[in-house]
Amino acid sequence: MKKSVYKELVAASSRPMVLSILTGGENYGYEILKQVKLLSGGEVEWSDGMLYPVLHRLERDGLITGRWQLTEEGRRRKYYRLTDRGKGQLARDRAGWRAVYGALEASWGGSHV
Amino acid sequence: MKKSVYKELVAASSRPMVLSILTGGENYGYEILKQVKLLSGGEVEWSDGMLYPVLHRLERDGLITGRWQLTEEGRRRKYYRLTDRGKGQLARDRAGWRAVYGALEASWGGSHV
DNA sequence: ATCGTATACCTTACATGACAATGTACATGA
DNA sequence: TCATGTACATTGTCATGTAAGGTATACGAT
Repeated sequence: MKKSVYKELVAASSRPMVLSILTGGENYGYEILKQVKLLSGGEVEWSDGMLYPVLHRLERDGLITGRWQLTEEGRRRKYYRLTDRGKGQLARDRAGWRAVYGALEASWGGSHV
Repeated sequence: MKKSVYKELVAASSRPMVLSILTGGENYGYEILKQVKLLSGGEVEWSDGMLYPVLHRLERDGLITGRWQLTEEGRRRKYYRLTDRGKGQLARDRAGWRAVYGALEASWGGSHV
């Protein structure tokens, strides 16, 4: 994990990030880790010890559902997909992020300093 | 506190928001609460029970310094100002926020959906 | 054959931090 | 006198990342 991204920021972004990645279709944990790194241009790297509990929570809360799948090579993967509840939560999370990021930008000088 | 802003988002934004507000000059807790509400167009409201511990932590970590002041009406206020350490932390926090928000925007469709 | 690396999942002990509730105290106006 | 606003503070509870560790398979290199 890059030091620039402190843990509170990880906590705030994990749910919308995972839900948002899953709008692109079914996906599994290890691949989601790589997606996050890719989407951030390498600036954000999550640990797997943080992601798996997130996925379990999201599934427990009915925002995603998972199914086990065996690859041809014999690896087991748990594929997750977004539920309708998850879509609703993502919309609310985005609204929250926009509100807070907007306030932050306003506070640090308005014109994208 | 508006429900749209979940607590992880508050935790992630409190430090940069306070530090950033203090770049505008000395300020005190109760007024900072109002500034946050103002900067967010009323969408973000912090509880005072959350802000005061934040201010204490920032002072403990040397990012801000406080001094007590009595107003003419007899009220006591604790005015805080940013330290050089605080300015450095603010710059790092902004970098982290940009990285994460950029990744989020990329994940939810690229073109500011 | 064995070793390192990548893939792929999972759990636990620990520290941190928001939240809700509660408290103190003074000023002002109804 | 009573409610509201100002202004600061603390406590118990719960959620969550981190660091560290664990299990297991596949594959290429030595």
